[in-house]
Amino acid sequence: MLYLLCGPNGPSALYLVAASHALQHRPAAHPPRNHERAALRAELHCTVTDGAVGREVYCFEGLLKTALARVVGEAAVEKDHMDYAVELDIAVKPTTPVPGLGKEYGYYVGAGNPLFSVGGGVLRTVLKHILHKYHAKRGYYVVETPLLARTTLYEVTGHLQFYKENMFLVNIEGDEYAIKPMNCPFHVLIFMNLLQKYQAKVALPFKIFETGTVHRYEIAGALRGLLRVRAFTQDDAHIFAREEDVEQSLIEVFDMMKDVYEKLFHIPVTSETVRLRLSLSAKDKIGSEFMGEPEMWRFSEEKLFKVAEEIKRRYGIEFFAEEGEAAFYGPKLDVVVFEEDGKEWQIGTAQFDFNLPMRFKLNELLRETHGLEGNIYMIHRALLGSLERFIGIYLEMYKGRLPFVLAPLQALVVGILTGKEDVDSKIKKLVEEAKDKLLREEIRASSLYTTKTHLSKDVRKVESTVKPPLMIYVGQREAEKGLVTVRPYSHAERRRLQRTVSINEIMEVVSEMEEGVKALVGAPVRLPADPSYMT
RNA sequence: GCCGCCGUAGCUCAGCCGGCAGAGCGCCGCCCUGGUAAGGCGGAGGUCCCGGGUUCAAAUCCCGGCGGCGGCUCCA
Repeated sequence: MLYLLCGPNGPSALYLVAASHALQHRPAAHPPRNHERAALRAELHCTVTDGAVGREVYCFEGLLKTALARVVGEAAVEKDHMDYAVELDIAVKPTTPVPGLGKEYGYYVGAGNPLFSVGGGVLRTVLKHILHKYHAKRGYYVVETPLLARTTLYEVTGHLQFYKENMFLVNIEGDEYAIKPMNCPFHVLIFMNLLQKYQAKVALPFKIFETGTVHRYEIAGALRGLLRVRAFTQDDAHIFAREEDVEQSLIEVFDMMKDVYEKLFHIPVTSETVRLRLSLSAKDKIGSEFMGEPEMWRFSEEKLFKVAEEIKRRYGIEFFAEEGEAAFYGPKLDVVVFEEDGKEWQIGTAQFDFNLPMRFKLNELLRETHGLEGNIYMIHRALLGSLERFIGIYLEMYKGRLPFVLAPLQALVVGILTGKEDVDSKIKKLVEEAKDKLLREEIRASSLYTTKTHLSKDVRKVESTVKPPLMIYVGQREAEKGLVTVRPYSHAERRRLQRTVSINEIMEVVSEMEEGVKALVGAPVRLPADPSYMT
C-alpha cells in the first residue's frame, strides 16, 4: 500500500513514500506532523510516470534513501471537520480585522464589505439606538427604508443620470433594480405620502431620520480601511423647510453635531479638532456634473455661506470654501477632520438641495396643502457621516479607546490574589459581588484573576487590546477594608483616574461615565452582552 | 481603474539566490507571589492567501486570480 504525503500545495506537489517504510522508521517519540496526518488519511493509487525514480534525491526526514520522482495518481482523502471548516473559511474569507481592534469587532468579507462581529455588533446597536432616540427627541421621525428599488425611482431623482457609475444594479424578473446608494429618495416619498393624506397637519419643517445602509460602487483603489468602504450606514436625515426656516434648520444641525461629538464621543469641538468646508459647485460644470440652473446654485451657495459665518460666530469654528466639491444636487457644508499627515476626511455634512423638491414637484404639492408661496428646500444632513468612517477615525484618534457606553467590554474586575487562602476568599467574594452587581445593571462586565507578580503583565495585555473603559481592582488592601479601587478612563485627560469606593458606590462611577449619553437622550443606554470571551 | 509594496502560527513579523516551517507576544502546564503597560521554565499550535505552471523537489521561481496597505483619482 502506498500513501500520499501531500505537500503544501496539495496533491499536485507530492512526496511519495512507501507507507510501511515511513511508519516503520519513524521514531515513536516523533508522532506524525500535521501535513503528514493529512497524508496518512489519503490512500493513493498511483503510477510512476517519470524516469527519475531511483535517482538520488533529497530525503524526507532522512528516512528514505531514494526519493521518488513525479507521480500521477488519485487520492481518496477522507475529510475531517477541519477540512470542512477550511473550505467554509475560504468561501467566506474573513480577512483584515477592523484596524486597531480584533476580529471580534469585525472584518472584511470582500473588498470594502465589512462584517460586524459580536463586538462591533454591540457597538453599532447601542450607537444606533442612541441616534434614534436623540433624533426622535429633537423632532425627527425615525423610519426605515428598503435596500432595493426599481430604477424608475432613480430616474426621477436624477441618480441614474448623475450617479449611475456608483450604483449596484440588479435584474429581477426582467426589471432593473438598484441597491440604494442614498436614502433620500425614500424619505421624499414618505414625506409626499404623508402630505397627500394629512395635508396641512404635517408640520414644517418636516424632519425625517434613518440609520440607513447604502451601497456604492467605489473603484477598488479608492477603498481604505473603514474610512472608505462600499457598504456603509449613514446617520441620514432630511429636512424639508420653507426658505425662511432654512438657515435656522441648518444651524440646528450643527448644534446637534456639537452635542453628539462632545457628549457621546468626548470630542471637544474646536478649530483644532474639526473644520468646516463649504463645498461649492464648479461653475463651468453646472448642467453636466452638477444638476440644475446656475441661479439656484448661486442662491443656495450664498445661503450656506451665511450659515458658515454664523457657526463661526457661535462656535469659533473656521471654514474654508472649495469649488467643485459640492454634491451633484447641491452645495454642502461639511465637517472635516484631519489626519496627522494632513489628509482630510469628511464626517458630518449638511447639504442644500433645491433639485429633488423640483423633480418631485414638491412646490406644487405644498402650494395645495400648506399654501406655500415660495419654494420648499430640502436639507440632507448627517452628524457622523457614516458609522464606519466615524468609528474608524475615532479609533485612530483615541487609539482604540471607545466611550464607556459603546465599548463591548465596559468594565473589567481584576482580582489580585495573594496565595493566602483567607485573604483570597475575601478577594474572590468582592470580585464576584462587583461583577454581579454590574451585570445585574446590564453593564457588560467581566473579571479576571492575577497575582502581584502577574498584575502588570495582565494590565498591559488588556490595556493594549480590549481597553475596558472601567477597571476595578480588588487585592489584599481592598479586601481588608471591604472596598474596591476603581480606575475609570477619562477621555478628557486621556488617562485613568483612580479612587477607592464601596461596592455600592460602583454604580455611581458608572453613572458618571454615562452622563453625556443621559444628557443626550435622557436616560442611560445599556445593552447586555456576555463579554467574558474577551478576557 | 492605474502605479508601488504586501499576504507565513491567534497577533506582529523573519525566512524568499528552491532542499526537514521559524522568532517574539498570546494560549496551555508548572514554578514564583515584587499592586496598575513585559517574573522564570516547559509544552501545544501551520492549506506558508487561492488556482495553474516549471522542477526529482516550491513558502521560495513563473503566470492568473482574490484580499490588504500606500499614492493618483474619487467620496460618507
